[in-house]
Amino acid sequence: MAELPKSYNSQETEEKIYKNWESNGYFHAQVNPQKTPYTIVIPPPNITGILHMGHILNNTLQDVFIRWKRMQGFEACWVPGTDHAGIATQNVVDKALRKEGTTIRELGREKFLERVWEWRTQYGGTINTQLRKLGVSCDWQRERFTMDEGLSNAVKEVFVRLFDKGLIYRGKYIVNWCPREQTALSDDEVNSVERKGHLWYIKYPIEHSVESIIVATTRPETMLGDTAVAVNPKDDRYKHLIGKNVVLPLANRVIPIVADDFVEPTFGTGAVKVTPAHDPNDYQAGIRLNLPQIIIMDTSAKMNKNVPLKYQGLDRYECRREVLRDLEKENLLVKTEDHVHNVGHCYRCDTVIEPYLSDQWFVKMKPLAEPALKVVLDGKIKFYPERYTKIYENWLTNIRDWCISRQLWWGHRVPAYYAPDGNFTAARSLDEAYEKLKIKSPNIKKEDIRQDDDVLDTWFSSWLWPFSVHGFPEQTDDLKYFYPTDTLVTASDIIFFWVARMIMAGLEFMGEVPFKQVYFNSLIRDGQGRKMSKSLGNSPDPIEVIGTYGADALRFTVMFLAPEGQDVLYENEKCEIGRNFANKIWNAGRFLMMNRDQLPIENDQLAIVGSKPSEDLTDQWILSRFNSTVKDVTNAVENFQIVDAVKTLYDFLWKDFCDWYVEFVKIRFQESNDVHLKRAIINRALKIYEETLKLLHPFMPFVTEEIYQHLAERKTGDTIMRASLPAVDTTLIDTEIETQMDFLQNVISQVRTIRSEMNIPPSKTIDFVASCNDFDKQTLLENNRNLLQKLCKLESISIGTALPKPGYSASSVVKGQEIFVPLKGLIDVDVERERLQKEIDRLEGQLKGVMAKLTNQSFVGKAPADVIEKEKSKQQNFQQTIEKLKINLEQLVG
RNA sequence: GGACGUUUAGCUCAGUUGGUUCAGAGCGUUCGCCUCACACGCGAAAGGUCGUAGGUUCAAGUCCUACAACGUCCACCA
Repeated sequence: MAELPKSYNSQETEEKIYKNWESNGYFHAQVNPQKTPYTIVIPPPNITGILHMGHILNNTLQDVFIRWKRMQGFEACWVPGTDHAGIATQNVVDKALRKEGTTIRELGREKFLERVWEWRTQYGGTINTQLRKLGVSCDWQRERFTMDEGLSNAVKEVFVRLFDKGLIYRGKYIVNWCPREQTALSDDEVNSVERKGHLWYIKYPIEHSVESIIVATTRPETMLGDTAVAVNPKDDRYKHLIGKNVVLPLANRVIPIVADDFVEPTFGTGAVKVTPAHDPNDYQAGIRLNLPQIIIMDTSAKMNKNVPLKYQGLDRYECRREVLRDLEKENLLVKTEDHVHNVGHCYRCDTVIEPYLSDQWFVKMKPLAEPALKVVLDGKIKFYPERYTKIYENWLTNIRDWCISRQLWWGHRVPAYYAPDGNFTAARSLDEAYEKLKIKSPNIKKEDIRQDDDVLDTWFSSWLWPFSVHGFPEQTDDLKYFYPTDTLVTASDIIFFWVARMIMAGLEFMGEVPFKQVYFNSLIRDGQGRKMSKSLGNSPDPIEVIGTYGADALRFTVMFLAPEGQDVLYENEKCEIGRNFANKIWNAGRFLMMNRDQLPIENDQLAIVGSKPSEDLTDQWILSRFNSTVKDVTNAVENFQIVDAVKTLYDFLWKDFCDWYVEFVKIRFQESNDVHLKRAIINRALKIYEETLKLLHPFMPFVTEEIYQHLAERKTGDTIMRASLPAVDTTLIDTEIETQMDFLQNVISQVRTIRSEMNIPPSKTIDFVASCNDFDKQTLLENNRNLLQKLCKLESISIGTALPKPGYSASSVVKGQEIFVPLKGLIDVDVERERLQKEIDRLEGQLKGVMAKLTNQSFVGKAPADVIEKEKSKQQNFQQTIEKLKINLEQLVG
């Protein structure tokens, strides 16, 4: 086989490999009664979205789980798709239209929707093309879109069901209104920004009295819509005024003074003007106190006919100036204070949000929330990290009704129908609406029925995602087989908007939880911990990163950096971790294959290994380490501890396998003249290597596949992504072997340290003396002279019991065994003295701690016997080692 | 204001039920090496009173309490 290039080239391999996987249908899952399904539904990215770093970790993790389960023999199904993203998409197209000199309204609903669909066809798939570059093994044949026909049917179906059940109602509500976009916004579409404003103190005269009451407000123009003044019932200053009326200045209306707990006596004057139609708090108070609601602005935030004539038609801010001027004239403006407060802004156009009273559709959430809370508290759905359970509980127990209507055109049109007489109903179709409305309005004509103009909140389709993608409301085979799904991987910021609602919908419409585990992945921030944002320009383009470092490198790096439940501080350069690792793996394989391929061709290839267990210590050791690794990685993945899994693999491959085992193999291979032995050595190494690649594959799919294909002649369809994960053989995990190896490695490291500290040139060979007091350790050294000799560059080796210390030698004590490196003429006595003294000091410190315990009567009296024993043996070891080091220090020169 | 989280080496983080040489890793830094897989590499070193103050315990990085700093979410005082 041809020799591999010197370093792994991700660009040359990734696309080729992905195409092969996808075109052969390896990602496709189907109903298979022989297998257990494992399902993930992707958090559908917006069609307006382009791939950003946030998607990377999220989708990498899903891919890890899917590939892992697939290699475990599950029917692994990962359903991809996109979200129609109401406002975002409408805005994008709106912008395009404006460039062309037209507007949404000019175009009209139908034409506009055509345009959006066109746009979607052209650009809506961008993100999925990009996702493929990450190597995700989504079942692209199952790709769904929240507005496609099936999902739209699901939306209608649940709307009607909820309506018929009385869980959807129409009502007035204060919504976040953007006067520029002309639509309601959900709370998450509002950015709260701290702004410097003013607090104005306004005098309201009491009716039939010379007294007055002063209120403080940040929005004086809304006084024109006041319908009460509220004070705290416990506030002695105002108790006598409760029940009286004030004459509202400028508007000259008489409004009552009322009492309510929501008033904070310490803020402002302790008296609040109440504007139920233009403030969410006042709205709530207004409901409690049964106050009228006066809407004083139109949808563009211009004052309407409910205010005195002189203010009508003014913009809210113009009106504010006028109102203040007029109040001043009438001597009713008592004072003005600077005041910093939070103001809601539209996340699209940054216009200040106007709380606006309007007709909206709502879902009653309480009946849905209760079962949804129960399944999480009962552990039927588990959250990782677990602490999100509390956050979830908190939200669900204080849940408020869900405003589901949006004044947009792009989205699922509200399937509600109105009769001319005002009756309305919800229906899956006009015909159904007609049948339903006929009952209440017998004289109705079908053509007079009007469908609601609004569309539904985008989340109203997303919350059905786990089952709508599989054909709901039809009871399809897919739905029966793949639902409930297994693991949901998402960011924690949509726990309420999406996760909680999916749980509710799953229970309500399927009678079954939508998934069993929710894994909340970390948020990606920049190197300074700031959020990634376009305006900061700190959001790297993942496609560029993949081009530079490779998809595996990016995947590995974000997993490697992502602490559980914490944010990831990411910068592009960190991808070197992943790239270097991929390259390391590549070269280990390259080296092993090079050695194998120089041997005469035989048919046994990999078969020979496994037939007979190796008696070689290094083989036994690496098998032990390998099986530990399989065990640990498996545990970590099953418990969603991905960083641990990734680090375990990294350490095993780099340290155990490359730094030590491959070095051992080199030596053994070079020493041997027996072709069969050589083949056995190299094939054993390759076998472990190949199995490790499989274990690593879910994390780094491309490089592992590429090497796998080079490792042997593969038949069509023999691909690593369809291989089985290595099974752990715990009988091969051998602590005795590992202890022996640990000793050997320590000895080698000590000699290397001496070389380094004494500035021995790497090319120079040195002598080595080991004076042992432990027969097993002595034998161990004897048996591995070859390794010592090569790895420490030794000229001569003498191993024995109680050997004398050669003059002018550097020394060290490893597990009670003394090692000497005679360095006459080379030794720097001062350096060696310092080195030994430092070690003595360190050990004496440790000894002191041990002695303190052992002389402490309460420790000896109360600690368990085995702990005391351990301390005693530590004491002995420390003392003996210190003693040896001290002697060596004294005899340094002699 | 409420809830949650974090605080360990210059940086980013591990440290599972308190007790194995427990004070660790990677990056960065320093020193030496292009050693026939890999300089995207190899070998070695320096570097920390584990946020602060108490407490529990024979024993605390680990458990409890308070405080501080930072972060996130929720609710937001008009």
